[in-house]
Amino acid sequence: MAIGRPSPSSSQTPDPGAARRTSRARGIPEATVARLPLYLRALTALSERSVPTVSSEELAAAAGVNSAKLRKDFSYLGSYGTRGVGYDVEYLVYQISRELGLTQDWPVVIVGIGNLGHALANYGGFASRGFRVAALLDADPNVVGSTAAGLPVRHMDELEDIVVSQHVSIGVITTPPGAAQLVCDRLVEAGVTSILNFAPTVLTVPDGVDVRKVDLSIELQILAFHEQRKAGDEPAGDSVLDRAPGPVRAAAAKLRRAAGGGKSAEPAKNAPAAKGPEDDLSAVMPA
Amino acid sequence: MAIGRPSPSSSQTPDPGAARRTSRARGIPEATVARLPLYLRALTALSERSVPTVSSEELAAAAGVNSAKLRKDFSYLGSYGTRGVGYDVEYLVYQISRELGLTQDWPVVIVGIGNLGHALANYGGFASRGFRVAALLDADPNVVGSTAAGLPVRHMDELEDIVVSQHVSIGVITTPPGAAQLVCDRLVEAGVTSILNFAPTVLTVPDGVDVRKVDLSIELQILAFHEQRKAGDEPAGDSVLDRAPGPVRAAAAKLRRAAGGGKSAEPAKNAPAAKGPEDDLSAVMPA
DNA sequence: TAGATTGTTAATCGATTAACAATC
DNA sequence: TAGATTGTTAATCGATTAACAATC
Repeated sequence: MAIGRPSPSSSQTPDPGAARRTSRARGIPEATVARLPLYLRALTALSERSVPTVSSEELAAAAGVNSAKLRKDFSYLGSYGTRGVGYDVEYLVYQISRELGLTQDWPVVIVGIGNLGHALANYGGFASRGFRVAALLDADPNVVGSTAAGLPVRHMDELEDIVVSQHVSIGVITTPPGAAQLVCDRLVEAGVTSILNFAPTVLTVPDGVDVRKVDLSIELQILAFHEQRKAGDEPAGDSVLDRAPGPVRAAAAKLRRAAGGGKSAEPAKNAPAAKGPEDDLSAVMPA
Repeated sequence: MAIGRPSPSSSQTPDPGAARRTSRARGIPEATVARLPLYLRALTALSERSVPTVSSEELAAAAGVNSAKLRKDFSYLGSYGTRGVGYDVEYLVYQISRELGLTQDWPVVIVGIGNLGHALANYGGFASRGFRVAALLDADPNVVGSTAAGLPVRHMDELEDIVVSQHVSIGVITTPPGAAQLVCDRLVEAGVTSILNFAPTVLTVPDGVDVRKVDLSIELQILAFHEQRKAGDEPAGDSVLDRAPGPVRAAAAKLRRAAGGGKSAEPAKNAPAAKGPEDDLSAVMPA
């Protein structure tokens, strides 16, 4: 069946369900799907203030997108607006909720109850919007038996039973990176078909399983990239010198030559790398 | 100075720094920038195993992308590979680190030391890779003075002093949604130009400030969307009936008519919505 | 030299945007 | 009817991908 690709932020085998680009089945583009929760949040806020209708312009501002994009997005759902008037808030809340599958109940397991698992278990937006924490799981006997967010932490051994008996199809992984793939395999084997991964690892899953990942470290690195550009806002330095300190570059070039070796048809992977200059490199690297 | 747009996952005013599409300054596309941390992580693992060189095919597999994409990505950085051989691991680690700005130190403040703030403060990947927690801040007097990850939690009042004196340019917001915009404003006013937002709110920032957001609830909703499609995998139902229960649709249509009103040139926003049918709608909605 | 693998080209695909006709 | 605002079109832009010439 293969849903469209698991989204830009998802990681998987080198490109699995690459078959259907748009997330098909009434053909809503992935980019649109990713924005629907944003619209829904803005609409919910309007609903709570009992605002009856809203224009694309107003709603777009509230959601932080431009109105053309919003109207295009909504056009994939159907014609739910009224020309000259706008959109009925309650009706749209319902339509988007239904489209996202939030009119049904989604039991979720959280595996790995460390700091982050705790935080997620307590997260309010979890319980609302159709998601229900079916169980908290951990491998550490010291953690098992304690409670988090009013729920008992249960042992990993119960994973399969819980997934099957409670019909869990969504799993959240908040384990250390080393345990993530194993936990993932067990979840998938037991029947989970959607995984939200907080561990900084690439997960490999079979076709038909969606993985999305949340990665603090990656987000920070992307910010650092832009931040760096802001600081030195020269015309856009492209001299050789500003690309790497001279000595480092020289050492690296040497390294490459050494690695390249020569005659061997064997990929240089097996050529013993000239160790030494690397210390220079790692000296400028963060631990 | 307007960096390229803050990325798909960033939220801001309806489209601020829309000027430069690719993240300019040697023109690395946003999509490529977002993948560099992935490559870096895979390369670091290889480096720790003392693997000297790696082919695009191998590295792509480790990073969870396809090799064509990886080679294209690397081509924006320069020609760092060797035909017939592959890439020198150490050299590439250095080049990507430098490109991402990780060869310098980035002091970061975390505002809002609840469960999530705690989790982040303790996050290992934080301290490594050039990021350093400069301070933990909270508004709650009961939290201020406690320690998290070995650091004292300081009061919000100190925000400006800390940002200025420690040259903090990156702020992480883990406050409740209601406080996020205010905290954001203070951070920006004090000189922060990059924000990582964990609060489920759209933040408005001036031009030149980047915002990225991490939103558990949105990720889950995207998974639910795909999950829903998997369950009922009919040819792709598009009868009117499967789009909404009859009564709901009827009630909604009525609502829309009522809202549309008629003569008034005023947007129907001000027309008193016919309350009543909405209860039907909210009944099927998650709280 | 023969084999391997990069770096680049060009085709394709998906997403964004402005503009405006349709229509409430 | 006049004004407002949607839904859609078409142009543009950015990202992905396969293929292959360059070259180690």
